[in-house]
Amino acid sequence: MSLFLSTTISNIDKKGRVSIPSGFRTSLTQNAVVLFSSPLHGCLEGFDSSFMDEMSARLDHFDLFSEEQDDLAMSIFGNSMSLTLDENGRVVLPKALAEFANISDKAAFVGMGRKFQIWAPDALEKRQVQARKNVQSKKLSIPQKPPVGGV
Amino acid sequence: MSLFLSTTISNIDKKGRVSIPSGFRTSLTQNAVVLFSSPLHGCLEGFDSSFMDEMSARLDHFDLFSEEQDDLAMSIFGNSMSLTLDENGRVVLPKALAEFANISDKAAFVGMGRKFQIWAPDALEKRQVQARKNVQSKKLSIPQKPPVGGV
DNA sequence: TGACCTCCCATGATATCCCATGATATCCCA
DNA sequence: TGGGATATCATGGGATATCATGGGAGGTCA
Repeated sequence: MSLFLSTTISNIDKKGRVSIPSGFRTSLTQNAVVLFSSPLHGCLEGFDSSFMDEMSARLDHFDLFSEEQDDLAMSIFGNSMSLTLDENGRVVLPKALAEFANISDKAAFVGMGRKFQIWAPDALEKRQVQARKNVQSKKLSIPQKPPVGGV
Repeated sequence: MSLFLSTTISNIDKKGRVSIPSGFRTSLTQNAVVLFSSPLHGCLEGFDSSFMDEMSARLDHFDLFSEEQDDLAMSIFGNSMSLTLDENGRVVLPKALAEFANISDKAAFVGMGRKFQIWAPDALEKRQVQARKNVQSKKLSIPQKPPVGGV
């Protein structure tokens, strides 16, 4: 599986369409991308649709009517949308999502490995400064093996 | 199998008909949907009809004459109705179900992966806040491997 | 026979598909 | 390695299909 890498700023036309960076498209399997509003930041999170299938499969291990299953499924799937790319590699960005991320005419795509984020360009700049600061002050590093437990 | 995603609010006309969101229709195999009142909340649960078979299989894990099996089977299968979509993708929402969920003129459809829920719009907003809060406070996450014991 | 319900058609709004264009990047061969 | 040929990309916009919604006609049941 190829990863989402690098940062690209893409314009949004008056029909609300935005080009997915060509480098990202090769990581999208079914010519579709799943977006949802980030629970942590004022940005959007993007995944390949296969990632959602995997998420659903994992959720199946909860009792169908347990509270945990209900809380998680609603938070994750209720806020996400599957968008199909047109033949030029664009998607129409739904208004609700654009507003959430405060995106109007330009959108910044940031590759983050298995996922990517979409930001309003000015908000991204601030976030990048903060992220770098956090990495230095907290001496964050990448663990050698995946931690047990969760996503 | 495609998943139920995102949240849509749909109007109910004076004949009691409601449009199933077009994105949901592609996940419905036989132009029909199964609805029943939720055992957890004041909302309706919606499934593709093929999923009901699986639900039945899961219930078989309970002792056939246990109280739990009896309670669940009655509340699920006893209250569920299979509705056929008309050629415009609508169903007539049975009065009993609409009343149970306190739905009058508008219905909010929430995708939850393999199932979806239908809420009165104002009730859904409260529920979404609660769900998000639960996910954070209980530190819920999706297990990487199936936990022991779940149905 | 009246109330209700299901099937069917109409309509406006919107989203999707499809083609065109110029700019940029990549390729290929001398 | 230079420079022209070719492919890919981002962007625009018109034609077309799809969607949500309304309402009529005929059938059905009490």
